Amino acid sequence: MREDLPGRPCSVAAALNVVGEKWALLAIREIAFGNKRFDAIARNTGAPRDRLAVRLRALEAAGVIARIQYSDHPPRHEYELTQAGRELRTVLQALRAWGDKWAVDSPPSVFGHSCGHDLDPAFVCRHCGQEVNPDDLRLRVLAPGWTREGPA
Amino acid sequence: MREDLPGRPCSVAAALNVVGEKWALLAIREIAFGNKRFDAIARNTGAPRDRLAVRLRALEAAGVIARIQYSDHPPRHEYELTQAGRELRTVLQALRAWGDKWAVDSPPSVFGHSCGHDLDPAFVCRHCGQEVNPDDLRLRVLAPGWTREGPA
DNA sequence: TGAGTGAGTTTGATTCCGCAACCGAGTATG
DNA sequence: CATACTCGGTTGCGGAATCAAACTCACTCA
Repeated sequence: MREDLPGRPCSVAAALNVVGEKWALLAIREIAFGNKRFDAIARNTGAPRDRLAVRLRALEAAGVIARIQYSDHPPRHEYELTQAGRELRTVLQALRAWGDKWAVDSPPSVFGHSCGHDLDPAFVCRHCGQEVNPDDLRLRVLAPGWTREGPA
Repeated sequence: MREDLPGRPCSVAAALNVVGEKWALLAIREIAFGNKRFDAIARNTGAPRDRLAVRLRALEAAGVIARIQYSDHPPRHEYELTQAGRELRTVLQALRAWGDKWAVDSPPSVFGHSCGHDLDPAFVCRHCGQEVNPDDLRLRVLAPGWTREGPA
């Protein structure tokens, strides 16, 4: 969790350091869908099996997924999300919302929310309850290395 | 916008196809911070200059950023976010929120919201106004290729 | 004249990725 | 019993992407 990143000290960079490699987020998507087994994840993501094996181990080491044995003889595992992994689903929703709008002709899927409607996700501030326009945000720096022009 | 992806038809995959390559989201972060020039982006992200040059061109081609000439002789450009790029800021916020909690010892920065408090971001459903728990979502498929077990 | 800046490009080494084939333990089929 | 098939990977290999550092080119400033 503490290798020094090249650019600014930034949680976005730190997060991408964990889930920014190829196939990582798609593997997490599949596990979130309930496809816990290696073959299903490989099929549904399209990831090559060797890369997927490496990625799943890295995600396990990062504490985002857990590898659970469901059979000895032969040893077989399935994967599930840890708490950290479950919380990545909001990142997936944000990406999906953006992709639905900008990266795809029409949404290939939709999520029904327990309120009865289809999910129309919005980003709000918990304090005021208002929807957040990123223009309304003012950066406040807590760590060194965060000038507008950049470190050095 | 329409190369067929290997796995499921999925907006997450489509979005990652645009901004999933290395340095893409960090470059967008910098431009969102107002650092529009190549050198500042390179310094603040830590990206190698050659990769950054390639990535910026790809993001421009994808319509996420625009390249604007601010001098001829020598031709000099700066970058700004398009509407699609500005809307990626919610993805950055989701990643930052996750990274603050799970990928970093303590948040290196914080955003002040116009309501006066620090931003405490949440996803809500626009229909019911309730905060979204991803467990409350039920997938509904609009395109083929979306079985639970996967295509094929 | 000489140093510096800005936006890249070039070079050469390293790492990552993708594909296809293979493997070993067990299960199902004929 | 023999064969095929499943599952969860591993291995070998070629090509692509990435990296750090140096270099270029067209200016500008002292």
